[in-house]
Amino acid sequence: MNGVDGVVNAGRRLSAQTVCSAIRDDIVNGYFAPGDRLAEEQLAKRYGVSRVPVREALRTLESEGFVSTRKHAGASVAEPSEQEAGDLLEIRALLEPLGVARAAERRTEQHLRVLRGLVKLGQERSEKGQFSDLPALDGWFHQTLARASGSPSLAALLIQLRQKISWIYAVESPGRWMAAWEEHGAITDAVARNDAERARRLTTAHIERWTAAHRLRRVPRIPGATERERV
Amino acid sequence: MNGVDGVVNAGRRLSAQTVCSAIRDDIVNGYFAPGDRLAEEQLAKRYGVSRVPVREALRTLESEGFVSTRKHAGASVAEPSEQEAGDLLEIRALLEPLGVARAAERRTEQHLRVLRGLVKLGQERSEKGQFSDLPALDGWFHQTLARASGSPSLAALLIQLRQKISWIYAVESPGRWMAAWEEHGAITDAVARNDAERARRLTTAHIERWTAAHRLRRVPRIPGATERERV
DNA sequence: CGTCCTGAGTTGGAATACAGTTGCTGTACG
DNA sequence: CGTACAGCAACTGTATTCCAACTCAGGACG
Repeated sequence: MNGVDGVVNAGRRLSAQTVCSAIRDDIVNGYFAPGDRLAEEQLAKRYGVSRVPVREALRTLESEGFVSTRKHAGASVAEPSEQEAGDLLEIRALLEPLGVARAAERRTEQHLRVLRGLVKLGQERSEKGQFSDLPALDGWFHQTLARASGSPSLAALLIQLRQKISWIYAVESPGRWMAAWEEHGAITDAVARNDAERARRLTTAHIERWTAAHRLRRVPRIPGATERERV
Repeated sequence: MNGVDGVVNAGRRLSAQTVCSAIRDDIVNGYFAPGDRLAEEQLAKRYGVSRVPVREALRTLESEGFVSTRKHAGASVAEPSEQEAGDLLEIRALLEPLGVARAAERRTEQHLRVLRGLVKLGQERSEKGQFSDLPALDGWFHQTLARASGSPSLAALLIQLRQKISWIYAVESPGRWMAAWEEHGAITDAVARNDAERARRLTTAHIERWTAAHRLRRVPRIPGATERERV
């Protein structure tokens, strides 16, 4: 988190929504560390907009749980406790199977095509050991699956959960990727056959094994510990 | 949804957060009907603030799912489909037991005191047939329970879910209230004894029976039907 | 009857101004 | 040397004004 500009206006005018995604990405990717202060003016400069869209973006991010604010003290990147991080995994373990079951009942042919394409890509890449693209592919797969559930609110929840989890946790064993894409294939097949129950069971198992390969990215800060300096 | 002012500045300056809650309440209580247009200027007048805080409030409400917006076409009250409404009930049925289980493990004595007080009040009121206060008491009870879970994000999710459900659904039988407060008492006892498993089971049963007494407040609009006039 | 165009009205954003808070800093005092 | 407090700078929260971009409804036109 150095000084001033970085991503500034890459041509067209950036909207509040764009700024929101940009800040979120900068948080998830670690450019802004948990606890970092997010001054409005500073963000405005960084993204080349005025304070208005920045403030709107911060409100959204606050309600999503990525930043926390105190009156007149501004916004800062949230610092999820270890407890809370664990709960996120449990919430996902409950909701993802529901979402997939709904997707099995409501998916369109279009969703199916995208899912199959992603599975094919993912299996290829994981067989060839090209691990770098896999996190993104995994994200798209589950995102598509979530949207296929037909409930905007459920989909939004799942996507948000997943983002937060990938922010807090790192995936351990690259060896899991191949198994994961096998499972993705099986889930897609069940969804294609409208077999909600099978899809649900497969997803529960998938998430369970997947979760075991997660590890916290950082040690949560102990309230009394020495605060390290930030610029 | 009549003309202009209504709730205007009741004394002190209203902040964006206050405006947000005010609009949400006006939506949940039916002052703004699903599909109603929410013009910024109009809202600004109604709550006695400028457009800036109104816009921030609308962003928050959008991310919460109470309003939907389209670029340059403004915000309007969301119109959840019947499908989505059903999914909300299912999501709650999954998350509420988890929240209560966590509450059983993490609740403080203070939480416990509040819960016991609310149970006592609720049981009194429901025995005497004073049904008018019961919805609010029920809301507080579950809200306190959610906060006792120790996870801000889980608590926020539960509270938001509950609000949305009470917006979309009406509770049918007033006869359920007495049974409900019996169940609330049992849940509180389990939470007090740190018995997470029992608390979870009791909550699952509670939610299940409770859900059966729900009914949609309005018939979701059929996309092709004749649009009724507004304003 | 359908299509295109136009204009009023609203939103999205910028720039500016200002009051109220926060939180740091430096200083006086124990 | 440590602490408490006053003062100050920085920032937030809101208001206000202005403008471009866009939507939408209604009328002109083919």
